[in-house]
Amino acid sequence: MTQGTENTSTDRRSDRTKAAILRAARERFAEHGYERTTIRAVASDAGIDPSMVMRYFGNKAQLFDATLTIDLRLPDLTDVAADELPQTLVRHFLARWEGDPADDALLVLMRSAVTNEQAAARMHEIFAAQVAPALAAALGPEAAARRAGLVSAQLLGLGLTRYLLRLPAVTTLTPDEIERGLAPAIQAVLDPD
Amino acid sequence: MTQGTENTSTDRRSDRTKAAILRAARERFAEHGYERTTIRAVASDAGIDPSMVMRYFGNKAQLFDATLTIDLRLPDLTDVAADELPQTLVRHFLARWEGDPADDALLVLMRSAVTNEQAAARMHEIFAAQVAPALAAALGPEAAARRAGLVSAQLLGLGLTRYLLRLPAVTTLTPDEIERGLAPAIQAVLDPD
DNA sequence: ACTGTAGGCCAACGAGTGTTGACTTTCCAG
DNA sequence: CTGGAAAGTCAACACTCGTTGGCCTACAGT
Repeated sequence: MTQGTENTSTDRRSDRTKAAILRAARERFAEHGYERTTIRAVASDAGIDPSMVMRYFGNKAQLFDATLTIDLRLPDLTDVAADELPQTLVRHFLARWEGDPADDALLVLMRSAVTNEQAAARMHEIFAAQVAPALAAALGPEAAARRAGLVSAQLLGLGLTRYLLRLPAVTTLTPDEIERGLAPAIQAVLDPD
Repeated sequence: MTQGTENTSTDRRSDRTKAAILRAARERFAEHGYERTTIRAVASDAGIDPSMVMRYFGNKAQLFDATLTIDLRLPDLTDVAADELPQTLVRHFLARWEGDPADDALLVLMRSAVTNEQAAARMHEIFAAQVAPALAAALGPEAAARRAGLVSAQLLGLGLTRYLLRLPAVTTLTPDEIERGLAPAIQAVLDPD
């Protein structure tokens, strides 16, 4: 399959179409979820034949898997003051989503994870590898373990209602209003009662 | 089609299989969402032929629609003290979900609404017809309009992470811990800052 | 100029889907 | 006892899907 010579800048041709397939797949999976996304549609978007998708990614599940490489880009929370932590979190996710929700990988994942085991498992991984440690840096490990779940529930709840379900009561709020409304709530979850 | 005589207690036979189909459909839609639920599987669960499903419900979309009749059974919040409101809400939804999440209609709807426009629209209706008025009774109309969205985001976030995504950080919490953790957060959203 | 190989296309397969119409069985009213 | 409607079965249609294998084309190395 891969020839012995490992060049950093050759294999030009295939790399470009491979990237085109990935880009198209991300968009489709984001908009319609796993089941309603067809290999034929992805190939058509990328301007190539469906069989090329199989050649480069094996099958649909592996293509989906290749799509799910997600970096939340959470800032280092070690030096963030306790009372600024909630607002930092809300602002971070809002900034991430307000840009172009349609192809944000985290929303892609949420959309598919509610019906697809593979996607749900990936969600668990991302949570354990990124969210939990980031909070542990700010709160200490044992407090983080107890609070991280509900914090995630609140942030994902915002993503769900505003960007996936698009509930009018949430979409009509401005980012500022959301930040002012949700930050105290997250503060309440973080505070020891 | 419907004969002139309108009996309240006859037409026995068909009513029972119609109910069996609905029950089976709810379970399937709840567990796998709209796309992955097949008419054949529903019919098999109900112990009848797939064509009967078509006879009684027309097509798959209409069967799905018939499944989505949801009553949140929210209590009357008019006489609930302001500081007991959050705990009342959290307790209500936890009680509803802890029983048998697998066939709770609201979770069915959430699971499908992230990829299905029809389901998302129904979610909007339910929200406008049930959640918003219930909160208006407790907070007054203009405060409710501003807060209802974020309250819904928090409650649906709980449902999403605990029952659909099953994030370990959330599923390992006891109902009591969730109530103690989340009620203050919802209080914070409701309070005018 | 020749050839091997990687990149790409085309046509088809097998399985599963929603849906339909004709046929059979059940059962109650006359 | 006997029609006839209601309830249910059966087999098939038309379609889409993921996936496969054979074929064509461009092009770099010799």
